[in-house]
Amino acid sequence: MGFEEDLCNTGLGLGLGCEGKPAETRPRSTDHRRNKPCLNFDNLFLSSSTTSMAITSDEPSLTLSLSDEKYQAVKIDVNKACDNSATDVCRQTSPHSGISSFSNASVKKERDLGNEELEVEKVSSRASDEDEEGSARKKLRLTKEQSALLEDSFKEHSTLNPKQKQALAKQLNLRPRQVEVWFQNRRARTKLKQTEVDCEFLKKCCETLTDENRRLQKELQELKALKLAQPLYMQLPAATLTMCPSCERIGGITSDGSTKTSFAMAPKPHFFNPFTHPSAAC
DNA sequence: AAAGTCAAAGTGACGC
DNA sequence: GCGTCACTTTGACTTT
Repeated sequence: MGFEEDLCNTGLGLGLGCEGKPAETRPRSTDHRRNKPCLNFDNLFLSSSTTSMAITSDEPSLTLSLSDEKYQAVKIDVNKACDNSATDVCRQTSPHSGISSFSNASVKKERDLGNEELEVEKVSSRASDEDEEGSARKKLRLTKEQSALLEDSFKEHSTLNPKQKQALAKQLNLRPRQVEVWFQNRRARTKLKQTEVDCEFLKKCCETLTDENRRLQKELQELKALKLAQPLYMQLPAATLTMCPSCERIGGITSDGSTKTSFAMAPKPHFFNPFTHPSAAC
């Protein structure tokens, strides 16, 4: 049984929201733009307090609610200038100021060996070389150092302003477009990863709610069975019952609006109308 | 060698 | 027009 089937069969509804993201980090919702669902569990809470069961209805109901708090994304300071530490890394790892490369057979060896000197020596072609453009599409494989520096930069800000892009490209000896593409793909990977995490979380929520639903169904059945075994006056909702203090009879209003009463301890219920009963207290 | 995975890069749509 | 996005293609590399 699939996840969606589970969801349907439990009679549970899970609500997903994607509104509330701050404009600073997400100027526009592309998910909305593309009419795609957006998972957002930042405000999702599951607790016993969010579940409820109405025993007067035929089916128990469960509610998985979202908090009112707005989505709180990590603010990214895109205007922050490229840091010096990144420059240092670049200096350390790129003495020849040209460490970018188009992938070739040597790259794997370089990675396996972990020999940076060798890497620098072997990597001859430059990503910024104009002669590479126009030819058949060749795939650039970033070096470990380039990737590390890009990662560091990404940790600081997941988007770059043109100045930062330019500076980073210069540090890495890449074209700004390559830096841009790297950040673009990196953001996509981050989002994908988060979606996977969200999906797992949602599955766990579903499992929890399925268990809860099962438990409540069982409880409802037990209550129904108990209800059938009770005297009539006990079947009435407690709020509608009144007891006559003088004659110790219990009266109530049934669901159809009629009134009934009986002796509280009587083996056989004796009905009376509490509104027309001779006792004034009734 | 084929299949699978990863990541760089291309493309088109969209909002500002 | 530019920047960003989702989606896609494609080449490099790894696993089976």
